[in-house]
Amino acid sequence: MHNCPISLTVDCVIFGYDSHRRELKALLIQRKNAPYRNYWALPGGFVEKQEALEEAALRELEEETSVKNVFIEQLYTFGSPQRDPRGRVVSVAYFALVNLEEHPIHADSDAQQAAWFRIDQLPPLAFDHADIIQMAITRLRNKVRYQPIGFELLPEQFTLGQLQALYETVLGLPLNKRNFRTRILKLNILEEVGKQQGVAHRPATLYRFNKEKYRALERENYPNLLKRGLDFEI
Amino acid sequence: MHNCPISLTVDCVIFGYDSHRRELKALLIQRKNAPYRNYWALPGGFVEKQEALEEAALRELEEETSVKNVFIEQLYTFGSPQRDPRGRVVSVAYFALVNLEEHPIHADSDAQQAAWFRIDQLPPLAFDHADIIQMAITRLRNKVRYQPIGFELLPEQFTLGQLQALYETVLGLPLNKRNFRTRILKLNILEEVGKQQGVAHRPATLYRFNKEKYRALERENYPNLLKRGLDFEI
DNA sequence: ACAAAAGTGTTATTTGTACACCCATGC
DNA sequence: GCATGGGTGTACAAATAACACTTTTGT
Repeated sequence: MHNCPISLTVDCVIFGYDSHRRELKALLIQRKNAPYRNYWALPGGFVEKQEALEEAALRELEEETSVKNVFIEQLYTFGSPQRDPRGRVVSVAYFALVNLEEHPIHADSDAQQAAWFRIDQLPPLAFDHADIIQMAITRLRNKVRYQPIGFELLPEQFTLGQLQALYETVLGLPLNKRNFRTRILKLNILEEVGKQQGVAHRPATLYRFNKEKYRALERENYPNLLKRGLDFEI
Repeated sequence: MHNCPISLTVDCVIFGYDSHRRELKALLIQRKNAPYRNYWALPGGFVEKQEALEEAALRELEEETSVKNVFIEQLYTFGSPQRDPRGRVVSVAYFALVNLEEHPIHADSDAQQAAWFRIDQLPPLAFDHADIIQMAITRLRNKVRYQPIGFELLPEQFTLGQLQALYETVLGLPLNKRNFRTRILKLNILEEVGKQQGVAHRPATLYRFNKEKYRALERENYPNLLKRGLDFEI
């Protein structure tokens, strides 16, 4: 077997959306040990010998923040030789979107401090974690354009106004209400589940994301997508 | 320092396009040692202690296939605990697009056999390399839609007919000539560099990819892109 | 009555799609 | 003059962008 002087870790960028304040946040933990003691960092840690990478990411995430049952996806692997002062440590980064209200952070749950930070007001971060978050934000902004990620960031039931506000926050620009609604409804991936109650204005229709409809859209759309050929969006 | 029972490798999926035969190919090497002796595999190998990941990928690629000076980009990290019979080996996969004519493979150059294979006629592959190539093909098909990848796969000068044939091969479907031309020329990222000579039909205009024009397009287009908001292509 | 947010009608413009046709060259 | 690809005109359909308007609720 080949000699192995390289350690392997996983790190998780967890995004949460605060729909009251219209803010996008990331989940961080405060380090208790050197290096970067007391710095904030991404939840993560060393991969164990017989553990799949995604498994390791989910385990570390739960251990350090008690967040569980989330869908994570691989982001990128960071392997610059100097990224960790302890030696050669390569890290596989994952990212996920969660509903912030469903994951309140119990401060100091087990000596490990975890907290949500606005992504535009992050504290100084350990290692190259600022780069990792930056890449995750870029990925999120791209992803939001072709996948219905919004639904993972909102409560199960939501209004079109909330959904639009989320998109405006993630993209960082205002959208036209009329066109947003037409577009999102034409996709036919939402189902009505009721009306708002007790608001001081016309009550909005509440919607829920319908996964079956979304799958149907995927199947139906894929050939057209290919046919369209090249967009050269960027 | 944390104990480290995990080895780290890199693997490269190198795509080449044969414009005479209109075939997309991948570059493979034949293994000389166990495990998977005599199987075909992706060029790659162990990352050295003080080496960046991308550096390792380029080094292994050149050592095993003598292909150099290519732009590689990270694809995905494969870390299933069972993927290598020798023990725990995690592999960071890269991929690249090259002009096949510029990289003829000198068979048996140094006891290491390398060859181009049509991506729809791959031999049995070592490890999980079939999965890696599959993911690379998917990535290529997606990428082709929003980035002008074609130019890396063609000779420096090419006709619109060749470019269209490439897109048809990668996407696996026919495109309308009129619309393809209108679209690609409207992007204004090509410059004319002459005419074909000695062909038994009307000589085609030769084009070259203009990187400055492409950068300009990127800059100009990005705000519109964001504004467009959501496509939900899939 | 008013504020606030939900929700709708409509139009000009741009983009996508499809099909038919003409052009220049070598043999 | 014919086969072979290169290259163009055009018209209909669909998507996009923009703006002004009406509706329903609580106070």
